Amino acid sequence: MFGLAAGEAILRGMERKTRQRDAVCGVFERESRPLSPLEVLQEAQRELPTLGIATVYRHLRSLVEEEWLQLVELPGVPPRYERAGKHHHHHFHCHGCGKVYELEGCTGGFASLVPDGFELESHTMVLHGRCAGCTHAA
Amino acid sequence: MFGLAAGEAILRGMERKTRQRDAVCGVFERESRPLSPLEVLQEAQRELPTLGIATVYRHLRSLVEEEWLQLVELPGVPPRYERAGKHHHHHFHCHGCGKVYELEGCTGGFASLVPDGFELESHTMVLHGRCAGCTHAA
DNA sequence: ATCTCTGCAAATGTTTTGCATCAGC
DNA sequence: GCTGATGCAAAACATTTGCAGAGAT
Repeated sequence: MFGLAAGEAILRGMERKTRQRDAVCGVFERESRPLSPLEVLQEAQRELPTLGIATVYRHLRSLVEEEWLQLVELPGVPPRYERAGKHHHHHFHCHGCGKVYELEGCTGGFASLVPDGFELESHTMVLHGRCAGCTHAA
Repeated sequence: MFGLAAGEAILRGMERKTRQRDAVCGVFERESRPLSPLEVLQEAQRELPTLGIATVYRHLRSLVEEEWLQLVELPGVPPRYERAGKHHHHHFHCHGCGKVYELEGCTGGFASLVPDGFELESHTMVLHGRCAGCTHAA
């Protein structure tokens, strides 16, 4: 058994410090909201206009592997990414502007909904509506 | 203003009774679980092997417009479809077999998580884990 | 006979990958 | 200078659409 332990990353990669990597990380350091790959590209291109979308995807994947970012999957929209290491929380998806916001807290009590024989491991909760900006604009 | 009222479908279509439409509807009448387009195709092809995926997509969309089906969007996986007209409920996603199950009931109490100025319109809740079949198999 | 529906293939949108070149170390 | 990272373009994957022909009414 010469292989890697279970869960150990095969492809680590992207460990070199480059302007592209700095640009991607910088976006997340300036913005607390979970961001889509396109949002990251557009924001990072303000600093580095030649940045390509493939590089953004590669860094997002790599930063998730390094546990510097966390993948945020939401129903029916492209995935978002946020800084890892936050407390348990959920998200609000505004269908006016499409932005996703972090919410604090959790109502809990989900175990009672699970049928016999099913094993509950985690849960996802997304609140949908209009954010403050879009409520006022409408 | 000769147009259609808000919400009225522009493209109704698919109102003709065909073997393809019967095959798609039949799958949902036999299966209570929310199904992905591919699950619908594979099940319907047992009855009608020449059925194409494009036709499945067209009927799924049309049946949602007719409010015979309801779209079920889940984080990070292709959308599912279930019979419309059910009571408010949520879903369980098994990461063993990938199947989605309907859950009864709702814990409620989400409004307290929403920041000031945000307008809450709906919520999505998905429980993740292993279904009875996958728990026993593992 | 008409007009819609179907299946195929091509188009679309998103994400991934191959590869020659560029740049960090 | 070596090796990994980048940008482009092509590939992959899921979904939608154009179109000619089949089928429902």
